[in-house]
Amino acid sequence: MANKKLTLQIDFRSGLPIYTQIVNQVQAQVVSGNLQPGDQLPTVRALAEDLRVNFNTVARAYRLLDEERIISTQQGRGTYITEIPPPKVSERLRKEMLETLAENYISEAVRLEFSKDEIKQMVSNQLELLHESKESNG
Amino acid sequence: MANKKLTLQIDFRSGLPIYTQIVNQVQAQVVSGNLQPGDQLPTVRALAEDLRVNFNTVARAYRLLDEERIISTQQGRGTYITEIPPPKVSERLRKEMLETLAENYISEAVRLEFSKDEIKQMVSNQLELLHESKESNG
DNA sequence: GTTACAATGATACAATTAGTACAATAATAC
DNA sequence: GTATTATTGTACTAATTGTATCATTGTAAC
Repeated sequence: MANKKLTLQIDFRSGLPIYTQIVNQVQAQVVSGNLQPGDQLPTVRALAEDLRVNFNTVARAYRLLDEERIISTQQGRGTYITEIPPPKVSERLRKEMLETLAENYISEAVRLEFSKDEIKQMVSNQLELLHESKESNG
Repeated sequence: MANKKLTLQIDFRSGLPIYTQIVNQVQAQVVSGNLQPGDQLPTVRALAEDLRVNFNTVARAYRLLDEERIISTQQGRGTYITEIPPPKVSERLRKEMLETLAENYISEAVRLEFSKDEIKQMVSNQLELLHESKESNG
């Protein structure tokens, strides 16, 4: 089931901003497993109407959750819980995963007869196109 | 055989628009040789029904592929892989494929919270492990 | 009271997908 | 050979979704 009701309880008198309450409760439901990867969240307008708030407030909450990689918002499509936020795998396993990913990338690229330089260059280029991603890991 | 099944895998929750996924996958199958010049693609309506999307979404993908001269859409007749893709076309296709491959590698690596440097470094490392690959190409 | 800031709301916009009508070609009937 | 019908892609528009920008409101500091 990729679409569920998502009942949130907003307390307008709690002092906490509405968007914070939305963020917190979505986070909580992801942690609890009530919301699972792939699940679609209500549209900003639908949830806004449901909560009797402006849809921009929901949009703000969604933007924050998106920045945390908890959800993926897609203009014109909808909003979804992201696939499995990186669990705490061992450092060794993480490295192995990256290794495998790189191998796959390279083998495909080599099959297309790209040179080593081109293969490296394209990764650099595409990395530059990212906004401000984590320069540090951990 | 000028007509084959063309199985595409659409992920409705990936950040990529459906039409982009169609474009990428058709490109990939042309590059891999799975789709060959003269092969007929499914009609926009047939593929749409197959993928459970609106046929205009498929039409949009076909239009983009047509603009790239990868396929030839002919009103009232059907859609075909272009005969003898001109060198320029296949060259750009190759480049786009590499781009897509790099994007995929990077997005996965970022999800694992690797830094830009680590992502680049791993590619360099793995490339060094290759024997002698083509340092030059056209 | 004024100012500064954060939270929320209003409005306009952009991206994606869907709906409807149409035009070109092919297949069929006569 | 021509008319009719079916099939195929095209064009235009609408609907749905998130985004961006600015205005309004409320609260706190001065």
